[in-house]
Amino acid sequence: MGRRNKSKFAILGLLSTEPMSGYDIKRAAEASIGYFWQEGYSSIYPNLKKLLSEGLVSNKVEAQTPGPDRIVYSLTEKGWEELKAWLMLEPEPEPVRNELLLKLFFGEHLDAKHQIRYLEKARVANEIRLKSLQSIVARLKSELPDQSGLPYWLITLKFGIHTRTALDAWFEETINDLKTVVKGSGSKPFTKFVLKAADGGKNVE
Amino acid sequence: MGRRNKSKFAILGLLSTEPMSGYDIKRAAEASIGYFWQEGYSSIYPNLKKLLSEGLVSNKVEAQTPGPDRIVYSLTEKGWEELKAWLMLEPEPEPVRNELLLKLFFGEHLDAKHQIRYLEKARVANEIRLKSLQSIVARLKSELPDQSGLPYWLITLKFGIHTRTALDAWFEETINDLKTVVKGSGSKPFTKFVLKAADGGKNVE
DNA sequence: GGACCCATGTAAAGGGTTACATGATTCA
DNA sequence: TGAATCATGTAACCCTTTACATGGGTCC
Repeated sequence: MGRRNKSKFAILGLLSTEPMSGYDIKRAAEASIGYFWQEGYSSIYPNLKKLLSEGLVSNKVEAQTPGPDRIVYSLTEKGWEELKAWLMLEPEPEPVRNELLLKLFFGEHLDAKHQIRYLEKARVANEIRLKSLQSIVARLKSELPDQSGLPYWLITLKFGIHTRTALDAWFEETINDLKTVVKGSGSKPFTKFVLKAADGGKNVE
Repeated sequence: MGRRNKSKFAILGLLSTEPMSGYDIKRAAEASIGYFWQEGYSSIYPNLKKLLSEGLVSNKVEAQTPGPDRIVYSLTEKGWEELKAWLMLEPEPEPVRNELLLKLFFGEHLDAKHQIRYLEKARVANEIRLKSLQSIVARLKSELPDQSGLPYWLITLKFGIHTRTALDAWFEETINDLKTVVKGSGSKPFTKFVLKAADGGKNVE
C-alpha cells in the first residue's frame, strides 16, 4: 500500500510550524522541504479541504486592507495527533525511477557526445544546489543556534550535501569515462548475465 | 510535460538487447535496471500492445512443448529509431519525494528512538544493496570484459555505489546525532528563516 | 495435496501534473 | 500599459499501483 496520500502529512507538518494559507504553504514548502519534497497548488488546496472535513485543521478568514482575503489554516489537536502518529511509522521504501540512468544504461547505441552534453549540464545544476545547501547550513548554525528544530533541519540538509557531493564525483568520473570510451566487440546482454547468476542483485530489500 | 510515458522506452531498451516475452521483460528489468527503474506486469503488457500498434515492436508466438505459449516481442526498425531518438534527448529532472527526509525534518516533535529504529533498518538495507552492486561490478569486469555495453553498465552501477556509500556515511552520522541530540529552547520555524533570506536555495535548476 | 513457478492479462482506484480560470495590486 | 506578485481554486488527463483472474507444470 504505497498509494496513501502523503501530501496530507507534508501539509500537516508545515502547518505544525505556524498557521498558514494555501499560498503560504506552497512558498514555505519550496523554501524548506523543497529540495526533497514538492507540492503544487492543485494538491494543496484540495487537501486543505479534506483535512478540514476530517477535523485535522481549522481555518479562519483574514481580510487584508490592501489585497485579497487569506484563508489561514491551523492544526487542531487531532491534527497534531495524526501528524505525530504518522511520524512514528517506518517510511515505506519508495520506488526509484532515474531517467538519466536509464538513458546511460542503453547508451552503447549512441554517440557519447550526447550523453556528455547532458551530464555536464546536470553536473552544473548539481554543484549549484550543493553550494546552496552548504550556505544554508552555515547560516542556520550562526543565525538560529538555539532552535529546537535545528538538529533535524541539519540532518536533512546533510543528506543533500552527502549525496550531492558523491554525485559530483560520479559526474566527473563518468564524463571522463565517456570521453575515452573504448567499446568492446561483444554483444552479450547484461540481463542474461545477471539472470544466470545465483543471485546477483535480486530482491535485496 | 513530465507526464510522458517512459515505461515504453524502458521496454524498448530492454528489447534492444534481445527479443523477449512480457514475462522475460519483467525478469530482465529486475535483474538489470531494477535498482533504478521498476516495471510491473500491469505496465508491461499494455505497453507492449501499444508498441505493437505503433509498429515499434513485432511479435511471434512460440509454443513450448512443456509449458504455456510465449509471445515473444522484437524491436522493429522503427522501434530502433524511436529508442535512439529518445536516448539523445536530455533527461527531464524528475521531482523527488523522500518520505524519510520528510519525517526527519519534522522530527523535533518525536522521541528520537523511533527515528533511530527505522534509520538503522534502512542502513542495513542500504549496506546490503551496496555490497551487491560491488560484487556485480567485480563479476562483470572479470566475466564480460569485451562487451560493448560494459562501460555503460558500469556507469550506472557506479552511480549506485557512489550514492549508497555517501548514504552510509550519512546514516552513521545521523544515528549518532540523534542519540545525543540536545534540543534548543527556541521555536522559530525554518520556513520563515529561509523565506526572509535573499535567495537561500530558491529556483536553482 | 499444496506450494511455487511459468505466463498472460484486466479492472478499478487513486494520486499527481498540466492546463485552465479569475481578479486585485504593485512596480517600472 | 504591461508584467509580476498575491491569492484561490477546478477539470481533465495520465500513469502507476493494487488487486483480481486464469491455468498448466513441477517439486516435495
